[in-house]
Amino acid sequence: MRYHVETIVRSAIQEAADAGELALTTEAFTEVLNAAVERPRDASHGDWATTIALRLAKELGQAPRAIAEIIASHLQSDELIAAVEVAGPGFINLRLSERALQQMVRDAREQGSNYGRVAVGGMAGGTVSDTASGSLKTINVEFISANPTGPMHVGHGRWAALGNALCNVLEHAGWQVTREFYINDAGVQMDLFGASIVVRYLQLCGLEVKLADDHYAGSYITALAQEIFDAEGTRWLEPTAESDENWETVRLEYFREFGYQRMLENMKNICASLNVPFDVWFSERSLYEPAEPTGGDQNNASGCRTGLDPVSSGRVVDKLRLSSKKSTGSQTSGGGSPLSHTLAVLKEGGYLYEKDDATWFRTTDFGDDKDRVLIKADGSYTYFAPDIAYHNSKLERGSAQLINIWGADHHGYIKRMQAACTALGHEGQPQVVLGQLVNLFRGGEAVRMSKRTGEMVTFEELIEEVGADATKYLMLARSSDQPIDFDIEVAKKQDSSNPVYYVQYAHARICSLLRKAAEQYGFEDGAEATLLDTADLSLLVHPSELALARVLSRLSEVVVGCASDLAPFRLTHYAEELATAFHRFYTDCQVVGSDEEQSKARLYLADATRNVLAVTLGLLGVSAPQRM
RNA sequence: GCCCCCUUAGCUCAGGGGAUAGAGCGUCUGCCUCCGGAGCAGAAGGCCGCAGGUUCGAAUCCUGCAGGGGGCACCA
Repeated sequence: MRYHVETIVRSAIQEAADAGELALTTEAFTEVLNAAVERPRDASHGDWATTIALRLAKELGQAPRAIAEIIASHLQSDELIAAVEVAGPGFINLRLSERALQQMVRDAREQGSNYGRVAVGGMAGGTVSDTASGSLKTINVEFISANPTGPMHVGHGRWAALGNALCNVLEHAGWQVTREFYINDAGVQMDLFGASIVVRYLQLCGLEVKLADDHYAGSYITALAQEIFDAEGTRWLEPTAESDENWETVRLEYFREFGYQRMLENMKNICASLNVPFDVWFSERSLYEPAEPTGGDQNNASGCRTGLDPVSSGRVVDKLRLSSKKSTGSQTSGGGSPLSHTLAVLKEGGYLYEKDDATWFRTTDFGDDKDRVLIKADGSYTYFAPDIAYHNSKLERGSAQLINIWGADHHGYIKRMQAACTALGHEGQPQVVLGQLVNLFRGGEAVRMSKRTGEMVTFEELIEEVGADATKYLMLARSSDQPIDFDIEVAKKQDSSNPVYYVQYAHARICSLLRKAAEQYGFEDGAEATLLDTADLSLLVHPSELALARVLSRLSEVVVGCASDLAPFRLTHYAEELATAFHRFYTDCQVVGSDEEQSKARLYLADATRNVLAVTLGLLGVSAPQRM
């Protein structure tokens, strides 16, 4: 519709120019080509407005209002446009005809779950060129990526809600999206995690041992130790006759892998229960392992994590760390792994150098503040090295565009990651959505969160107390670069102070209305849809009906806006506007019980609204209940 | 010291260069013999942090300053 209106405006200007009423210079003509219509902030100004007359005024040396009048005089002849007005200093306001609005209601119902879908890939972040080549439409969104050394915290919950909604929106805007979770299962934190469980286990066995400062102190660690203790008793307390001299390492690996699997399962379960699906769970460890010789696309969903034998894979990592430690000068280890491959590419490009026994990446070539270490003096990798290989993997798997959702505390990491991607030939990747933190409150009091002592409210506890829909919605309802003060007591309230219920209520109310109508008119199964198909939408002329139709028609614009700005939170505003428009309509217009034709038309409008609410809530990842 | 984000109604926040700056909550006033009152209508409430600049036009873009938050590892 926007495009249609813009076309009308442009051709009106062309007509005026042809008639000699406007003397378009070349520059002015460029303005005209870019002439856009926008939504007036004040709805009483019409459905669309253009400021082209204001923009042309200087170039043409005429008063903007006069120009507007000339253009407007050529704007009368379209059946979708009901009125053209020149207002203020030179705005041209366009009002859609009732017929145009009624047609939008029809689209909103007939297109079902595809309503608002945009065929061409909307421009994500505005950095993807508009050249609509098919290869540009694949996009990889990595989010959450919590360490498997502890439960998901509430910040991860925000990324879960945000990432999922963003993916949904991008898909609706025409992108082919890969949803990806990066599992940091290969760093030293994994050993610390394992060692922490060992300590707790030994304590359960009655030994007087203490956690080290860099150990994990959360109560979940004790729970994991307890689980092992319950299942295996004191078996891991001391070496047995069969144990070799490495038995402590074996124990560490066993405990580490046990905890790892539990934590991963936990995260997968939470995501599944929240309806936050992932296409790929990508294991950092796979970056150290020889690449699959079968050139087949490394589908990590099956190949990387699942079915992996914990202990043996842990050993692979340890071996690699060892071999890398011994290697002198050469930074390649575990030949043929994605990591060594990536490092080789960087080395070939001349981006690496040795200093103080470490291997450095000259990220300053690409605007970073300082160069970064990839391989430490002790031979082990920094976190950065495998992360580069990981991003390379995402690119090599065919994503033209990468989006990472990171916590605000990672912002210093963006430049070096982008430097790495540039060195690998993908300038401008990844795009990073930095999410600000979530502060928990309970009745106005800050909830103390200490990672050190492990005192924290996990995301799982939060959704259990508040509910998944309310939690997700409230996490989404704020721009991602705005910190959230999340008050548990406020979020729990199931009343009008909670926007999620306001929106869901509108949906449930419509469902109730449709049930009522079915009862009233004695619809058989499916007959309702058929009956509504014959509704005469030209009966929809009440201001509240038309206002609702206008809101329905805006979904695709909102989708495009959310996708291009990577800001799905705008959908929550739209959802609330839509609910408001419906409630207003419902109050003003009797739906069931009025004249039968009138009733049908209004039921049609209600059903169209129900559909758009369901689509919108679906994009947000929030349920659309039939009753509440 | 350097980098990123923020500063708009009592509170929480929308406002991607345009018209009289908006919404929710809270406060006050109305609206159910009738489809779900988890609703609707109305009122009160603002030097858009401060100061310059760009522009026909700035809450919006640029610069500086102040205040708040986060970050600046051979950690992950």
